[in-house]
Amino acid sequence: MKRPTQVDVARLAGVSRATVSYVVNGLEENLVSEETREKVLKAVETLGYQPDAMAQSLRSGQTNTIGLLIPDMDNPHYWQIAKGVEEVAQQAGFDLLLISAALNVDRETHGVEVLSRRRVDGLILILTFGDKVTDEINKLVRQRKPVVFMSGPTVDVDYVFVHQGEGTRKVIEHLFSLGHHRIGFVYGVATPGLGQDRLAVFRAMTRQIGDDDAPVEHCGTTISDGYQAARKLLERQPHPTALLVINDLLAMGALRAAADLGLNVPGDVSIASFDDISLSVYTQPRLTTVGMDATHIGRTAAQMILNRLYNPRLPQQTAEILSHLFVRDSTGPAPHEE
Amino acid sequence: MKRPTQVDVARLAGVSRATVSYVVNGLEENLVSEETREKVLKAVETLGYQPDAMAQSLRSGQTNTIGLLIPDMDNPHYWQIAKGVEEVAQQAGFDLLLISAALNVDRETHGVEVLSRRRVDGLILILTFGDKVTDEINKLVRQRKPVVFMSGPTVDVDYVFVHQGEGTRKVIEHLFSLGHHRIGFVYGVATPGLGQDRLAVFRAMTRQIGDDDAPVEHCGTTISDGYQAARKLLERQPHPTALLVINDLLAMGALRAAADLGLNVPGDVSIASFDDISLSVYTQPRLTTVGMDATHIGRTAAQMILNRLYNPRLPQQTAEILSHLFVRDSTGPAPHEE
DNA sequence: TTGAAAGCGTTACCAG
DNA sequence: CTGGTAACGCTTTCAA
Repeated sequence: MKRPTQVDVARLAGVSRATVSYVVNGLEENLVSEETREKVLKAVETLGYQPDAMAQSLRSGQTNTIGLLIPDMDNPHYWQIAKGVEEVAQQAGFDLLLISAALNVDRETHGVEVLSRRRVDGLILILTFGDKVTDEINKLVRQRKPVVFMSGPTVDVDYVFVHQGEGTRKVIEHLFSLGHHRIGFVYGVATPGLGQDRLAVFRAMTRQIGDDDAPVEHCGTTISDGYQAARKLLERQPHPTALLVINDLLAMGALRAAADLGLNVPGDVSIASFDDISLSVYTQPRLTTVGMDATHIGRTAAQMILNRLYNPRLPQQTAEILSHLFVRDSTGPAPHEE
Repeated sequence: MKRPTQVDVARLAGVSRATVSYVVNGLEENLVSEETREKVLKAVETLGYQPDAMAQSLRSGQTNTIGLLIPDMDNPHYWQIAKGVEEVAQQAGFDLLLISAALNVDRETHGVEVLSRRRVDGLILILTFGDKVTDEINKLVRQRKPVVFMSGPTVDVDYVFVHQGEGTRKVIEHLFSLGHHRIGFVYGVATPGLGQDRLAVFRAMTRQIGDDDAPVEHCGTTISDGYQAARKLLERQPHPTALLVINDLLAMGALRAAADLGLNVPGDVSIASFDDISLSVYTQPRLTTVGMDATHIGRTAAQMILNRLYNPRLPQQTAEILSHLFVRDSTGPAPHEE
């Protein structure tokens, strides 16, 4: 059974297609007689007619869709962002087209392209390999498509920027103040350069206290990568007294690694990380982490899209999301050296 | 700057729109001369032309989109399913339209309606308030739209069914065998009836061992709800020696509640739950849980959609996902009564 | 080998 | 107040 179209409704109601359109869209400001309206509505009802969004989009040039590209579906941090986007979008009557880059350059490029071809009304891009897709982005910008970038402004679009350098400073200072002078960094990023800001601060600050060669363990982005990397760091002799982990997800792995090695957290080793995913309050021990409300990031980004949609001539919008240091139970005084 | 259309390309290349279409879609099986092809391709290049997916969809009746409705974006379990769906869909060239019902009847109904109006090629529905939307679903079915239901077959569609009763039996038996005779149930569901299968088994089995009034704490679906509920249960005198929790997410809260009350897990109280989200290996202690590979569920569902898309006359497809009991460290022998 | 034209389901303009 | 009609951008037959 094919789905009913406007024509079917018009025929059944004995009116023209235009009239159906008027009624369905509620533009009956004295345009359609009450009687006709009734007839049409009944026809709609009996046929179970629903306007075809595709056709509407083609006609109007609007898809009522916001495209969201995230790097990876395994990291709760991105879902939380997605959640924020979905919330705001849905409220405004937009749907969410979600694409995961699966931590892969080609998929990322392809994702942006797809979003563009599909004429989504706005794009929110969390790019991992940003530089590879600037061409595509520029095209979008030239078409005045609302785009929100979730990172530095390499190009002239709106963006939400999460200041990580500042947070890194705060958490490292926190560790210093607890007496930690041998800190290791679990640096699990999809692509080198992604966490550069944090790495740079880490390098600079550890060097400042005379630790010229603070160990940085590069690894992938899964929990298990975090586990492995932390384990490697903690098996050193002497092991670092504190671990800084690139994100909470990987910190879960690190926590596990410490436990498996018989190390007490924070007695033997302190662990701190980034993101403040909601779970971080529920780990054992609770994670000390530098984070921001990720859902809020998503909401902000979505709101920017909406703003620009409603008012295309808006000057560049930017938001800096502040991160806070949440001191919880996974960090404590450095153990005394024997 | 408006985006270029087929007409622009045709004009620039000095050919007709049809020819452009042929070239772009690679249907040049001796249809277009090499020379023309070159010209068109160059024009496409200089203009940065991309076919409009909307228009293509309208013409072809295919949107290359799979709609996924999940109950809630806060629960990792659904994300893992979404991940599986996205994987398979993307591989087959389909995109994912994601809608969250946000644990709300109206949003759920509205979600199904949206998916239908948008003419997604297939729908995967994880319904919480199933019965409210059967009308809409039936409409879809009559249009021969591939639909996969993630729960019982209330209606004649394909479905993936996760057998929870069996798993519940297994985990409770596991607890019995450890000597637990006072088990509490943290029953956090969005709508009563959702976890009925598990609850029924729980009731039946506890009754069988003479515990006619095993405590069931109803609560919401957030970690914090799990925390509260577990806490309530554990503050009873005497407290249950084991807690069964409706899912891993809430179990994180339960773990935390135990810790906050100074109860050792599994020394003082055992905790077991459902889902086996990937994090459950990284909690402290590791969670004993009854679960299935959630990503696999998603993949299965997506595959069903694809099957039916390729072969619409397929008989009803069903898959039963088996759940396994993963015995880890959060369950242990019941403490001796003093 | 290429071009003209119909049609997908809407909406919106302009007559009637 | 209502109905015809022209787009929207594309694919696909049918002719040339």
